Parts: sequence; C-alpha cells; structure tokens
Amino acid sequence: MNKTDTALATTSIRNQLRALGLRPTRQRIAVARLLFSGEHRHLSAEELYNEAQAAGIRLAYTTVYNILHQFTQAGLIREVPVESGRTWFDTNIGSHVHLFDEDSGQIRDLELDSRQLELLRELHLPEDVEIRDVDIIVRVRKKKSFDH
Amino acid sequence: MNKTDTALATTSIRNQLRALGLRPTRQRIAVARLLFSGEHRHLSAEELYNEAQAAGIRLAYTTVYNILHQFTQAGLIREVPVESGRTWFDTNIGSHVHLFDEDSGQIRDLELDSRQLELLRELHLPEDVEIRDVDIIVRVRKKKSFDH
DNA sequence: ATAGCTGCAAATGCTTTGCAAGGCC
DNA sequence: GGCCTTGCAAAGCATTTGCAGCTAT
Repeated sequence: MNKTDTALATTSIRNQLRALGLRPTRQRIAVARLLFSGEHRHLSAEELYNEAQAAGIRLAYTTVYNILHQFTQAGLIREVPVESGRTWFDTNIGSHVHLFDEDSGQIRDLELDSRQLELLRELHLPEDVEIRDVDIIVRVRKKKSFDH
Repeated sequence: MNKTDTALATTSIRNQLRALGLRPTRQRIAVARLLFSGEHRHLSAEELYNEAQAAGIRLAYTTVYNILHQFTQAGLIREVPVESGRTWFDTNIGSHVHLFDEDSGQIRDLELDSRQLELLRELHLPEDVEIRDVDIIVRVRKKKSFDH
C-alpha cells in the first residue's frame, strides 16, 4: 500500500462524495479509493469485499452492498447485466460494449467508434420514453480448432 | 422480420423434440405448446409455471426450470439478461434489441435494420474468440413532462 | 429393461432487511 | 443532538440439487 499521496486524494474524494450527497465515511472513502485509483474495472460485491479485506479495510458485507448501490445511483459506477444470479459493477460509465467470456466469466471492454454510436441513436424508440442506459453484451467463447 | 416460424405444429412437436435429443414427455410437449403457439414472448420461470397451472398442466417448478434450460441449450429460446436476480426467457431467437421499461419491468422488442446489424459485425473482436450471442438492452423510462 | 425424466423437499447462494450501536455535521 | 451509516444476524428469493419413483423407448 502506497500512502504517499493519500492525503491529497482523500481530500478530493471527501469533496466528491459530499457533492454527491454522500457523507464521506471511512468505508466509503476506502472503497472509492479501491475503485477509482487505477484502471477501470469490473467486480462483484464479493470481489470488492475480499479486496477490501485484503487491503485491511474493516467493513461489513452489508456495507459493500450499500456503497455499491449508492455509487451506482450517484452515477460513479454502473451495473453490468452479464449474469443473472450475480451482479457485476463497472467503474467505466462511458458508452462501450462488454465482452463476456462464457468460459472464464471474464469481462473485457470494447470501445465503440462515433459511427457505431450514431447507429445506436437511430433506434426507433417509442416517443414517450427516454433512454436511461444501453447495455451491449457480446458473449464469446474461445474458438476451438477441433471439437472434442 | 418477426413472427418467425418457431411455432411448433402440434403434430410435430414430438418429432422436433426428439430431433433435439429430448424425449417428448407430457410436460415438455405442454410447455412447448404454451411457448410456441402464439406470438413471441418474454417470460420468467414463475410466469411460465403460473400459466401452466392456469392451463391445467400438472408439472413441478423444478421441471419448469429444467425445461427452460433444456430449450435454451437446444436453441429454441434464449435468456435475456435484463435484471439480475431473475432470469427472463425470450421465444424470439432472432437478432433484435430488448427495450426494458425500468418502471413497469416490461420488455418489448425492437428490430434492427441492416445498417444497425452492420454495427455488430464491425466490432473489433479479438481473433481467438467467436460470438455466441449478442445482447442489446435499452433501458428506458416514461418521459415525464409534468409529474403529478 | 434401463437410461432418461419428473417431482418433492431441502439446500444453496446472492442480496436485502430490521434494528441497535456508532459516526458525521 | 439529530440524522445518516454501519454492522450483525436473520430473512428473502430465485434457482439448484439429491434422490426416490415414474416413463419413454
């Protein structure tokens, strides 16, 4: 654990949480740091809980769920509906495609170019609805050269 | 491009099930008839169970799950990952978009035109994987002009 | 006959809830 | 102090499993 720049980072996290109407509690700050200090990532409640434990953060499983839902509602992260029975979260909230490997269960991101985004906007939606979110999941498997 | 030919003619349901490696049991025949005798539809295990009950079909909840999974694996239906926590199935296995109303929980279908289908082919997939399925879910809500 | 199915109950696994204790403004 | 959060245990739910009994071939 690198603590060199935590003071600064923490200050900004506190403010950002406050701006979202969330009190900057020890647990929320720690989770925010875990989630946003590196690359974008996909994780489940269980994974986040385990990582927090490994990082020496004391927090309850319930709190992990609370925070994940609060962050989702605040727009910091989003849910990814790849598997029913388990909820995945993504720290990348931009428009992109999820590549879901059915064998390994891994999720990778695939960016869309502007032309592809354009085509999506041309869906003939009913007049009376507004888009909240678009999920595109491409389920893939490793090509097998010869079947068993 | 809807209204496909998935409706299994009553007389050939037995044969089609057999061709899929599934014994034509009373329960499977009855469920197949429920699923494929009308328009395409979205339903959960619970809904299918209730409909079966209402139709006077005697079958266990477990069997509903078994049959839904067997039919999915056989390619007769597909899963729709709109909500985590509950699995939805769709009798329409063609390429289309799912419009999910977050307020009502209803799912509607939206067909893709050829240019939009093109989008799917132009994704820069890794070389070593093959697409098993593509899910596009547009989450919508009713526009609110003047609430209350 | 026998491999495959069904049905019941119990178990599983993820997620939520109720509520007392603790923390933030 | 007052209200928001946390944490623990228990509850909730959809789905799966184990296994005895039944069915299709």
